[in-house]
Amino acid sequence: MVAALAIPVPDDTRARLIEAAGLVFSEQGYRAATVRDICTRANANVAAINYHFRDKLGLYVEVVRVSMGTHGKHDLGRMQLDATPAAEALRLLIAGMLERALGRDRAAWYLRIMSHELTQPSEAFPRVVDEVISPNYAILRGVLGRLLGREPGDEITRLCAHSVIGQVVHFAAARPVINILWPAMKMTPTQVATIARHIADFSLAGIRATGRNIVKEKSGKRKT
Amino acid sequence: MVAALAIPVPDDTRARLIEAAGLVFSEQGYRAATVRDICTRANANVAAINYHFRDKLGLYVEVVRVSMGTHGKHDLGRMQLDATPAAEALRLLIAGMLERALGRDRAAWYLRIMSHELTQPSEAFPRVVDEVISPNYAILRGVLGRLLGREPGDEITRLCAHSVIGQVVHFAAARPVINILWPAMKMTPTQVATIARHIADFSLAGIRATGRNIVKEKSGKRKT
DNA sequence: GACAAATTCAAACAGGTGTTTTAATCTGTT
DNA sequence: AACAGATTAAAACACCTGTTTGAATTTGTC
Repeated sequence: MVAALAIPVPDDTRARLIEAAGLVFSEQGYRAATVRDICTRANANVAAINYHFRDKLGLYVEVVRVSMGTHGKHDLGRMQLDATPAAEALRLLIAGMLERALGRDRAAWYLRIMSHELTQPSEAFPRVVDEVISPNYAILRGVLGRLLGREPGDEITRLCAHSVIGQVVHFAAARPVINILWPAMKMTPTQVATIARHIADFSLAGIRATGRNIVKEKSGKRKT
Repeated sequence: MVAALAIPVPDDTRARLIEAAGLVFSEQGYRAATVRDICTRANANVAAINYHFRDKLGLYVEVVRVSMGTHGKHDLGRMQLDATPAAEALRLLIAGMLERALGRDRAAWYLRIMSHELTQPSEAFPRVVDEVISPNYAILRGVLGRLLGREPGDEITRLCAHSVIGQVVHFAAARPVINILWPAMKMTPTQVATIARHIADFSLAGIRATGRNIVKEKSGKRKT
């Protein structure tokens, strides 16, 4: 048991840098993260970033690339969602996103990095949107479209998509304030599962009601 | 018409600094904002911040104080929500928060600053939570508790509260990415009203369904 | 107008940032 | 063992950050 451990402590500098950078970037965002902090955690010299990734931005886009899996394949695409009923597919999507976002491994990086890009776009923003956010947004709209009996590009579908995303991102990104407002919520695995089920139940009801209201609108006026 | 204009261009430096700082802080957050940027926009010298507010943090807490109204009174408290039906109260809350968050005046500052504090807590974080976030969270839980027939501190009530907050914050804070993913959404006043109505409809259905499911849980098991 | 206080200004300060340089060290090959 | 290339290391660089200094200017008051 002298050889290298599986993942936690890679022995080559480049891998250690990506590992440390993923942690720091996902915690603090691109701008707030410092190369010195990353290098200290990676047990590497500051110049190593320049040598292996040209500059801080190069390291960042590499982390983003790695965090969404090999060769840009986004994990959510792997589930064969079209084969499962739309409601169940939505549950899987929500649970998957939330577990990933609240976990501690590489899979947790990309959703946290995304949530930082939402409020603090970095120089890599267009690329992150194109390669990560946009395809997942399309998948979610596809499932919601099936639930609503509407096109993925429809206004109602998009509104519901953002309602779902907003909930997931909020529980994933607002942990500091949730810890204060709601001390009992420790984000244990069972609590995360509870949250995922809540978001799914809450959203499914909202989606069905939204669909019904729209239909009703065509015949009679809604009140208020 | 030579005298001072009402609000946009206050003639004393202190007021101009607060005005510019509110804009910059709400756009970029506490950390990313720079005092030189603020002073340039305010047509003031950098030393003015030290003179009028001790330091950057002093200016920030002053902006937070001003943005939540005179003497720490939060605007949402002014509505007499207890007198109106819970569902209508929720609609008012959501529409109020969203319009404030997406507007351009002082009222827009505090929700945007809040959303930055959620992901990037500043040194003023505990104070912002205590004086701004916590009371509004309590008001929202009160309304939701009435809707659910549950205590404001109940787990279900809290989950629903975060579902509502998540949606509002997302639409308010994620504008850059929404602009790319959904170019047709220009956040015009009518579109903002549409969003507010959607969040309210979506959430009310989710809340009612959540309440029903919980009641059902007491007799029979829910599936999955 | 003269004085004192309040306010503004340009300049510099100390510290942190990403980046680059240059030499030292390691690694694999002959 | 000796060499060439890859990798690491310490130090310095240029820039930006928040903050402070001390003099200049404005403002209010007698």
